[in-house]
Amino acid sequence: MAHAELARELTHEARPYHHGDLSRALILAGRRILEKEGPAALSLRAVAREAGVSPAAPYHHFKDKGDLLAAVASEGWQELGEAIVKARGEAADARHGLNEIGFAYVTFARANPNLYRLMYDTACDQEDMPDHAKDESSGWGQVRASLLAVGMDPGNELELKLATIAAWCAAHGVAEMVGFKEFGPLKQALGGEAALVRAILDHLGIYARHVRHEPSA
Amino acid sequence: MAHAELARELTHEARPYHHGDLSRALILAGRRILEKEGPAALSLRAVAREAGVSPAAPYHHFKDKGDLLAAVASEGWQELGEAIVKARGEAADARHGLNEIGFAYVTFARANPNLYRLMYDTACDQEDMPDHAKDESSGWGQVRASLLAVGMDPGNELELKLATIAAWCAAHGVAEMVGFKEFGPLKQALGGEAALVRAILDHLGIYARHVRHEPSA
DNA sequence: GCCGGAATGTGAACGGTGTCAAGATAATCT
DNA sequence: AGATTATCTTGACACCGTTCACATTCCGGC
Repeated sequence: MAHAELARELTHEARPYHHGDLSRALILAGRRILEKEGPAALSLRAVAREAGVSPAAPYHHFKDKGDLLAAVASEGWQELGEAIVKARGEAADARHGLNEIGFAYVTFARANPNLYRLMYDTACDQEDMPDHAKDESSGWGQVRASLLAVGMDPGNELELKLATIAAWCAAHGVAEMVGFKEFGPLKQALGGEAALVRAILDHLGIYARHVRHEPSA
Repeated sequence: MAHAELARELTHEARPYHHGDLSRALILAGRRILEKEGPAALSLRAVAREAGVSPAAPYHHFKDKGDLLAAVASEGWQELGEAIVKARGEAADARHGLNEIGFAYVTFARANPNLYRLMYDTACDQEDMPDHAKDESSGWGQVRASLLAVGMDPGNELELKLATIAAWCAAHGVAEMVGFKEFGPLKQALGGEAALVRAILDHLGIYARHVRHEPSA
C-alpha cells in the first residue's frame, strides 16, 4: 500500500476516490503528528489532511475523534507490551527480569512521550484496561510472571496484585517525572537519562524487594 | 466581594462595568469548571461566561488561555504544599512524617484529579518548577527535611536528591494510577481507596527504606 | 473639581475545530 | 447489468482562541 502511495505521489497521479486502507493511514498519520508536532496539533482535520482526505472521511472509520485516538493509543499499548516481553526475554535471569521490565517501560514512555501521555489518558476513562493489557503476554502478565519467578507466593493473590500495582505505579511515576527539566543537572551528573532512570528505579527498589528467597532458577 | 455579587444577583442589579477582581474570579471559575465539568469543558469562553464577562475580557488579565490555566495550576500547587506541611506537622514522629507526606500528596491529587492533571501538565513544559516548589515550605523541601530527620546523611547531596525524586515519582505514580477502574475490586477488598493507597505506598516502601539508624528524635 | 491617560470592559470579526447531513463515486454482490 | 453497500466530498453549524477597534470607568496631577 505504501508502494502504491509513493508511486502515485511521484507520478503526480491523483489519489483514487477510495483510499484503500484509510483507517490504518489515519492511525499512522495521527501518531506521526502527535510525535512530531505535539498534542496541540493533533486535530482530526490535521490527521485527515495528512492522509490526503476530507475532514469528514475519518467518520466512516471511527465514530469520534476520541475513537481514533483510542486506536492510536491501543497500538501504543501493543508496542509497549512487545518491548516488555523482549526486555524480559533478554534479561540474564528472573531477578533481572523485573528490573528490565521497569526499565523497558520507562524507556518506551520516554521515547514516545506524547504517545505515552495519550495512552495513559485514554486508559484513564476506560472502564477496563485495554484487552491486550490483560493476558499473559501483556505488561501486567509479565510483571506478575516475573514476581512469581522471583519467589513470590502464588497462593497470596492479594499480595501479588499489590506488588504488581506497586511496580506499575513506580514505572508510571518515573516515566512521567524523569523528563522534568529540573532534573537536567542530575542526569548529567549521572551520565545520561538512562542512568537516572535506573538509579530511581533502584532507589524505589520495587523491582528487587520481592527477592527474598533465591529464585528457583 | 462574594457578598456584593450575591446581593447584586438577588436584586437583579446589573454587574458594574468593572468587575472588581476579575482575575481571581476567572481563576475560581476555571477551577470550578475543571472540577465539575471536566477538562474538555474548560474553555476560555466558558470561564468568561461563568464569571459573567465577555470572551475577550480575560485577555486583560492573562496573556493566554495557557496563562490562566497556569495560574489555576499554581494555586493548586500552593494548596498541595499546604496540605503536605499540615500532614507532616500532624505526623506522630519523623518516621511517620514521610508516610504522611506521601499519603497527603496522593489524597490531594485524588480529591482534585482534574486539577492535579492540569498541575502536572503545566509543570511539564515549564523550564523550572514553580517557585513555591523550591523553598523549604514546599513539598520538595518537606520531603527533603523528612529524609534528613529520619537519618539520611546531609552530606550526600546526590543520594538525598535521588531519594527525594524517587519519593516524588512514587507519589505521582500512585496518585495517577490508583483511580483506574480496574482496581475497584481490590479497593473494596481492602476497605476503600485510602487503604489501597496506603498499601501501595507501603509496598513501594520508599517512605520507610531510609530509616536505617533510629531517627535522632 | 476636572481632565487626561491608564486600566478594564464590550462587540464584531478571523481562522481553526469537531461533527453531521446530503450527495457523489466506487466496489461488490446477485 | 443493476442494485446495494461502502467510502469519500461538499457544505454547513456551533464552538473555540485570539485580536482589534471602541466604550466605560478609575485615578493621579492640575
